[in-house]
Amino acid sequence: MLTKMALRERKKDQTRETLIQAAFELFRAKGFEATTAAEIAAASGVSRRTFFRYFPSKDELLFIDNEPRLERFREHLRVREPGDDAFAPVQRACVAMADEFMGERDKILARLLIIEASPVLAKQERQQDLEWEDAIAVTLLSGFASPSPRARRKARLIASAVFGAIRAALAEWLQGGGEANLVERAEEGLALFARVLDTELRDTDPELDPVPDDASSHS
Amino acid sequence: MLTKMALRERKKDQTRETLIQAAFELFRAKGFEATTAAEIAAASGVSRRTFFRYFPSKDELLFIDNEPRLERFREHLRVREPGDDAFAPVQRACVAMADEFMGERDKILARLLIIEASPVLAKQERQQDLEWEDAIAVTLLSGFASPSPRARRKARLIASAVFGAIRAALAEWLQGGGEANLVERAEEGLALFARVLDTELRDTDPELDPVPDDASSHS
DNA sequence: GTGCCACTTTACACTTGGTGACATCCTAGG
DNA sequence: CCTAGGATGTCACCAAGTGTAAAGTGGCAC
Repeated sequence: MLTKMALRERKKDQTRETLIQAAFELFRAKGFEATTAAEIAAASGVSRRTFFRYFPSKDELLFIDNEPRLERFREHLRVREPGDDAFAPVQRACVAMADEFMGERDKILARLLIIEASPVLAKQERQQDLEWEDAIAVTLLSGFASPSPRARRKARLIASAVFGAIRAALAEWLQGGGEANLVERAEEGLALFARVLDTELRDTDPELDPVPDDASSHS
Repeated sequence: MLTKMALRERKKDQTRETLIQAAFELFRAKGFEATTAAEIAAASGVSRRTFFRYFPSKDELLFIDNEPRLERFREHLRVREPGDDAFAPVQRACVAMADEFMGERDKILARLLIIEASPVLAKQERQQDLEWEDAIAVTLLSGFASPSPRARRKARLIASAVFGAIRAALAEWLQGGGEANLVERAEEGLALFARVLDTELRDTDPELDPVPDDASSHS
């Protein structure tokens, strides 16, 4: 009953999966631009129109995972533990995502290779990056009712730097074919920055020391 | 003779300028996506094909200035003065560009407004940003024959942070309709970071203290 | 099983960005 | 004035999307 009831759903999932598989295979073989939506559809035994009903655009196929992943990142960022400074959740969230990346290594790498090979896609990727960065900035500013422009700038700067570190780690990982330990790389980069943050940005300026009344045993 | 010789050139420049004008006007009035290449061409009294001979794509119209501007930025970055630390050229270059932006305020703002209003274009912009960031990273690493991965990461982190500061300043400037002093904003953000760089990243770790034998009177 | 409803898929036409090929026009220069 | 070569226009074409109406198919009541 329950299994039968989902026949329609299962078929849709199947089609979706077939389309993704076919697309990735074709992208890998011929490149992204050289592969037409019609080809992907044909390879999946479906009409071109149906392809576009499953994915709003050819590009979106590559970035469809990104939304839920970003949401997961945001969840990690929201977790607060006793004794946390402003930066700790950021650090944990990044490491958690690095871990996730390593778990899906092959899929992630295949995706990244296709994206890096196409200028159009690289642009999309940058835009996504910005959203991740924003999530970090928002976290750093959480606890302020209405942060000052200065605090905002500072948060942006930190978020940007953090993401720079992440990007560097990711680039290295990609270059090494995913052999390196991404978590270690990320931790290294973040540690480098955490020290800076601790020494300068936070202590000498209370603007970015949030959650003063929310955390359990702060100071 | 010489003036006549340029007749062709002048005509081309004229057409080019007309196309840009018409395009900006239409983008402002109807938005970027809603404006077709054919409309721009018609409004400029040329054929659609000619439009695409002047600009490789509709997008490119908005970003055509970016290449020379980036090149100018790189030039600024290359300037070294006695007593400079690694960060000084970056600081000068950013301020110089902020100054340039303020000089062309209206053009820049119009462009930014159109870009911000269109998701597709925002992506392009991000990609451009990355190139600027790379330029900064390259500057920070200049003087190393073959920088260590660690130094590379650090340079990337700094470059990313710097650009984060720049982006924050720019966003504020845009939000205020270009009223604020962009140079001051940039200087403020960079100063914030320069202090950090000086205190932590550079002094405690010689990896990012470049040009040891190239500069004139370095220590 | 039959029939009906809702949802999916298809076929087809249309718009737009972008490109190649070729004819036409115009100016630089003799 | 005449002509070679660059600029422009015309036309045909491809691929990404999108709207729409018709055909197909699962879900379900009888």
